[in-house]
Amino acid sequence: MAQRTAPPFPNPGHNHVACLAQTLDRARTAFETQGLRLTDLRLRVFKQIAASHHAVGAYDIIEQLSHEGTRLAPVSVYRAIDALIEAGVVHRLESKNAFFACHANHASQRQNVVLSCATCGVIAEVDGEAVFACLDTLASAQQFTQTSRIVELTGRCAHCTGNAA
Amino acid sequence: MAQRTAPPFPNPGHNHVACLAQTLDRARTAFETQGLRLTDLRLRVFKQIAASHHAVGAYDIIEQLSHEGTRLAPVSVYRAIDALIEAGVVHRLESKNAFFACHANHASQRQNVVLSCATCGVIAEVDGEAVFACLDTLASAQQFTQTSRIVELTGRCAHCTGNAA
DNA sequence: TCGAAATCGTTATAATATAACATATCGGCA
DNA sequence: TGCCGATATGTTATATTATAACGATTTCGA
Repeated sequence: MAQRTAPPFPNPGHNHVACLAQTLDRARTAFETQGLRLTDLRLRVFKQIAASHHAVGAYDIIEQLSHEGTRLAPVSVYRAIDALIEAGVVHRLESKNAFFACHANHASQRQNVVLSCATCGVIAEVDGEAVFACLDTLASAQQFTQTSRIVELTGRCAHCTGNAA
Repeated sequence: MAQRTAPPFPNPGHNHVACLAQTLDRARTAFETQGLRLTDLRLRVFKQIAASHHAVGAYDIIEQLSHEGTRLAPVSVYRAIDALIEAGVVHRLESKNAFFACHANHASQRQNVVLSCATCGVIAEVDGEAVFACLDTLASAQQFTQTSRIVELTGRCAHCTGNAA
């Protein structure tokens, strides 16, 4: 049967074990199809980032992984994060200098807007086709050639305002 | 006579002395109309930020101001920057952890998209009404209540690609 | 002119990120 | 198989960005 697409903001009671397993699978696939190496270190770092739907700091990851035995040097973690970002399975939350796992399907991936709930800390990505089309128009009007864009909203998610459907 | 609005990306040969004077005037007005105090420290910091159309780091400001005699503590500069941001005359460039002067007219101010040229370093702000309307639609579709937004494009400006009109 | 609020100074430290160079591992290929 | 170049990781040091805590000073209205 076809798998249902998870909502951008995960239901508070969602099955995160299954969700995480799928996220790991997508990451493995992403590395494989791009001919990149998902090494043990990168996998361990990714698991920490994907463990929640929050954005986590590099030093939080070091702290968490130290509970598994070895305390990594910051540079090791940053290098792993760089590789994960390169592969597209992790994104950087600029407004918080932190990192979050991409829970979107990389195959059908479009450009996403990042929504960050200040109350529960959950990060969601939603398709931003219309927004990015507007930005393209705006940039061409200035004859500006884009190389990267950041579109992040901070606020309160539906679950936190009690508006959950 | 009515003053001509400066283009988002200033012409390389523009009269920056006059441009800066206008920017300072707008800052003074912004502080005054909001009942805030544009103190000597804040003014000195603002002058450094507004000295170029680039985004400058807090420690660059400390360095520049140290040439005028006193070496300020980081916290002093950060507090001044906070006040300038609060007054709306300075914005933060999230993608570079740096700060730039707002060259838009605060009175008629709408929400702006930030364009950052990776080649010449110039920061421009352009009206982003359409973009922000899209974002409003996107956010309501998720029942997401926005409190702040970041929309930053990085790339190459027309002057740097040789496309200048 | 008194007093509360705002501003600024001083010191210390937290939090985030990278440079430089050595060692180890992987994977193709002679 | 064993070498080699490329990639990845370890190690040490340091750069960069930002804030905490507390006291002194200034401002401005009552």
